[in-house]
Amino acid sequence: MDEKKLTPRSENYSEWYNQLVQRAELADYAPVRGCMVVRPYGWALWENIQNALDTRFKATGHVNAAFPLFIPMSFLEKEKEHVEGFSPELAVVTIGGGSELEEPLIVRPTSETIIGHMYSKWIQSYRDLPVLINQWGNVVRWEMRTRLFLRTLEFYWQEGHTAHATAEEAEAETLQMLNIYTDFALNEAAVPVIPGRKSETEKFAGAVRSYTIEAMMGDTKALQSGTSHNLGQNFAKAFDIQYLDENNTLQYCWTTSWGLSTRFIGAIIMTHGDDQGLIFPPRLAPIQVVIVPIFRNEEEQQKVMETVDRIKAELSQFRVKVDDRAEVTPGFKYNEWEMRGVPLRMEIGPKDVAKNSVALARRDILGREGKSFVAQEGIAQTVGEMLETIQANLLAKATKFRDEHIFEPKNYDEFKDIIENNGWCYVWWKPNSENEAKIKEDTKATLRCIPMEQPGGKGKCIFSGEETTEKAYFAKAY
RNA sequence: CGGGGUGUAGCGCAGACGGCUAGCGCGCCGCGUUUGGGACGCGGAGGUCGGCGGUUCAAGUCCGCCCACCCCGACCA
Repeated sequence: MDEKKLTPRSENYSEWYNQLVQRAELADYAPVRGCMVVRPYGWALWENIQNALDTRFKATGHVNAAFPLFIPMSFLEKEKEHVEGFSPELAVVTIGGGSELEEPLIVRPTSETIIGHMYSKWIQSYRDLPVLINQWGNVVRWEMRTRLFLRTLEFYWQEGHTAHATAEEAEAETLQMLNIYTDFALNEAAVPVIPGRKSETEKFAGAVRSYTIEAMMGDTKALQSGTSHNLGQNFAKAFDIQYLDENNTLQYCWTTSWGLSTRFIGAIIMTHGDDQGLIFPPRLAPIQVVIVPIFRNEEEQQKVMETVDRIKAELSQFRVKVDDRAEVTPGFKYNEWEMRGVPLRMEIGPKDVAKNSVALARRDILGREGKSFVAQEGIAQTVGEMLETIQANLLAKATKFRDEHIFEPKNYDEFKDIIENNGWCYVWWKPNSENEAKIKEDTKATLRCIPMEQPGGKGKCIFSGEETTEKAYFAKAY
């Protein structure tokens, strides 16, 4: 990677993405095909994501725990759809400690089964319910084609698993978590997402209903960015998760599961990034403000650094980095930190020392337009306001971009045309798995979701022409 | 797993017709000059040419086998 400039997005979007992830030092390829190393800068972003989510989970009564990585093979086989969905992509351990295992172990692709097994032991009475547990961990799915963050053999995520006394409660929990994901995406990541329900073909293996937040990437492809499943009594029956109700009658629990993974980092990259590099939303950015000191000689250096230190101390509420490297020029630093997505850059040089000012450059607006010279006095407030402005602007920009690429075709020909030319279709849809398959075959587009927000009324299905009451989004997806 | 491609310094590449000490750019290290949008000079370090085998006086270079990775298809948070 010797060229200074990234491959422009318009030239080759996936090349842009691959270069950026590596150059920004978010992640690197591991020696095993399809595996990645999350580097400190990428992990710092993930930690901020974890924080934002974990706070929301705790606020809604969830607790964290840790379940094992290995799951007996037989567990998976207890739920028919589940095993069918996951068996093609399992990593299986057959040897341990040098000898063949009596029963193969799978490396968890998700933990419904082993958690279900434990819940059946822990839950006896309605008084034990609900159980609201989340775990932060890693899982393995042996995917064919991999991309850093978007699809790797091993990835990091959180998976919540809850058990409830009634179907209504389970559904309420499923929707509550969908709302939490939506809130997180909008208000922390500035990623406008469309919450909705998955179709029968797209739902989680073993779920009764799956919900999703769908985001539009910079190339207009859709990315499923978080999911919440109502598992009904499927896993409760498979794993005997039963409780005695108030009337001393044995009942099966109603369970849910919900997850959001390091894939979301991909969503952030591809929602906000531009040809210059990453743009991180201020609330999640590992570094919110980078300070670049500028000086020509030791005397200037001393004065400038005094100011830099003082300003840095005043900004203690923010994540601030002072780039005091002597071996590269300020111009180099500007480019580098822009590439790495730092939302706000502060330049402090001799002129600023003299005028009690600093220069601020917004990452979301490049060039002179995004640059301003502000007083050192009240800098914390100025910076705080600017970060909020940037946060809001990123969401507004991404929302505008998304809305400009959603269309409402009047017929199937128009539909195909829109998909062909990179857009999403918002259409009346009569649920039908065969028709969904045909559309996928024709256009490569899939039903992304049936949005929670519906216009009401009736219309004719874009494919079958039948009368229907719901609209859906179709798009090509990652 | 089917089709296509690539393996030469940390990264990107050249060398391919067998022939001397395997080059170039970027990066890296040292010294000096620089520093408000990707600095420059001088000096350096760094390679079992993906692996194994064969042909030959001689193999990055020719032949065979193997391995890895990338791209395109069938699966997916």
